[in-house]
Amino acid sequence: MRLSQYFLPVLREVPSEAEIASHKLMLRAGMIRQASAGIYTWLPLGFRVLKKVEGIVREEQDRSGAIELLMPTLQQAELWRESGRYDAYGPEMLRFKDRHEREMLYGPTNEELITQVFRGAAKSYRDLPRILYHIQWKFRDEIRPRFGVMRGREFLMKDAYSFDMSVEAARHSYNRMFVAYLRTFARMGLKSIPMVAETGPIGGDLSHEFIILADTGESQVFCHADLLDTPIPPADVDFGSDLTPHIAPWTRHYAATDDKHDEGRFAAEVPQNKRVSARGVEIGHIFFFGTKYSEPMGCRVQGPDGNMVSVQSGSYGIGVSRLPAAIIEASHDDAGIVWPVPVAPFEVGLVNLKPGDKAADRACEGLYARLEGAGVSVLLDDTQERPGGKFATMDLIGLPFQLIVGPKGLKGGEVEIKDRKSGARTTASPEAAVKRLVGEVRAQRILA
RNA sequence: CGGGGCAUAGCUCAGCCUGGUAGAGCACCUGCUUUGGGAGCAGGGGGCCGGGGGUUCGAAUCCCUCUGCCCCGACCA
Repeated sequence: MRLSQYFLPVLREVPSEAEIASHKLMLRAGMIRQASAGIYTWLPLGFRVLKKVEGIVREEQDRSGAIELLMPTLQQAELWRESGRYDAYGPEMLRFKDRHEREMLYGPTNEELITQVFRGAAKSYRDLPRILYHIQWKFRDEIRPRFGVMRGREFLMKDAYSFDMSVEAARHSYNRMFVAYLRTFARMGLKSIPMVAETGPIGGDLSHEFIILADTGESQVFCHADLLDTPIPPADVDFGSDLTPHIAPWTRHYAATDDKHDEGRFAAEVPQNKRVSARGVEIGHIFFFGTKYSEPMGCRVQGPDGNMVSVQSGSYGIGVSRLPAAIIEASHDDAGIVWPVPVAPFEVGLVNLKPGDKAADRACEGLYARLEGAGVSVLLDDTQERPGGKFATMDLIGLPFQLIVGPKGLKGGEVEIKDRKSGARTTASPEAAVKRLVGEVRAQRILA
């Protein structure tokens, strides 16, 4: 992509509406614009990141054996009356009527809808187990949206729903999502920690919130420091096998959010020098709820013994549109964003310091073609802005690598590579630079 | 929903108290100069001062009202 033909409205100053780093940076880097309170337009640069994040979520869901479908954003009230949630859900559910005066709602979640779909299609124990998921926009009319897309009213969410014959089988489905989540977040460069969460009326230990540590997190969290360096399950993990060996290392140490925190246990189970007390952002939540919806909504299948049984279910959410902000919270500096390669909107920022200069133009066109040819995504700054401004913009939008080309360097047959994260700058011949960048980008695309 | 605040150019803000007909910096356009970490000079474009009503000879400014947005709290993927 050529910057001269792109749509990247960067801001030099911080809009007064923004409070936290990720919100400020997303506005400044031309990733988002607010449409109304808690509702955002994703500008081209932000949209590319959102797509990357969504892609990783999808890959790991698929890898775990979950099956993608797509449910609508609009639902009818009637369905929610079946589960009893239409009246139970508060004013954060957006309700309205269509032209026929039918009561409708913009879905805040999809348990009812998926249960309706599943009960109409699954009749036998042979149709189980299944995990179905979709990635769709949701709306929750939060009293007070804030922090940009971190806590918007409209948000993109991956939600999966599992269907099993027994609680034991459901536990395995739960574990599949547990492992998928660990991999998903690690691939984005995030250190997520599963923390014990409220299980509601079901009880047991089948609910975890996946938290990343960030100073601007909305809740206080407590955990064992070793969890931060626990190994991620490998890409070739067999999801059909017993997954507890992959999960045990993550559940053996203390980890809880403030509402579940037990100071006494924390002190007893975690050595003083291993106690982590920090702010955290919730990026995922997995939850087993048994027959909460299948029972009232009549989602039953016939077992091998001929008896009808209500299916055992769980739901598993990931706040997709919140993740770009969460990643920025975890990865930025004073100059701007520092994208991990797997979610970077472009992998290389190619800076032509002097467009119009024949040598610089020719060199940039060649480098651009060769990098793109090697499958590396490039944003070529071919604008007339001055060098200082170009550097500042590149640092702000946070592309992992900058390839800087100017007449001076070219006289000596050199271009410069800057690593955005370390700030390290090295020179190389154009040929060597391409080779190194292609190698680095490919190596860093896979973080887990 | 309670409490507080804000609304003037694309962004950050001044002007309002004490009414007199629109400002600055950055951004943008033109020219010259400049060109390796947000340059300089000169010229220029852009705002029914959030909407409506009122007071007044006259309202960005005073009064009433509506709307939107932000912050603190309770709530929250």
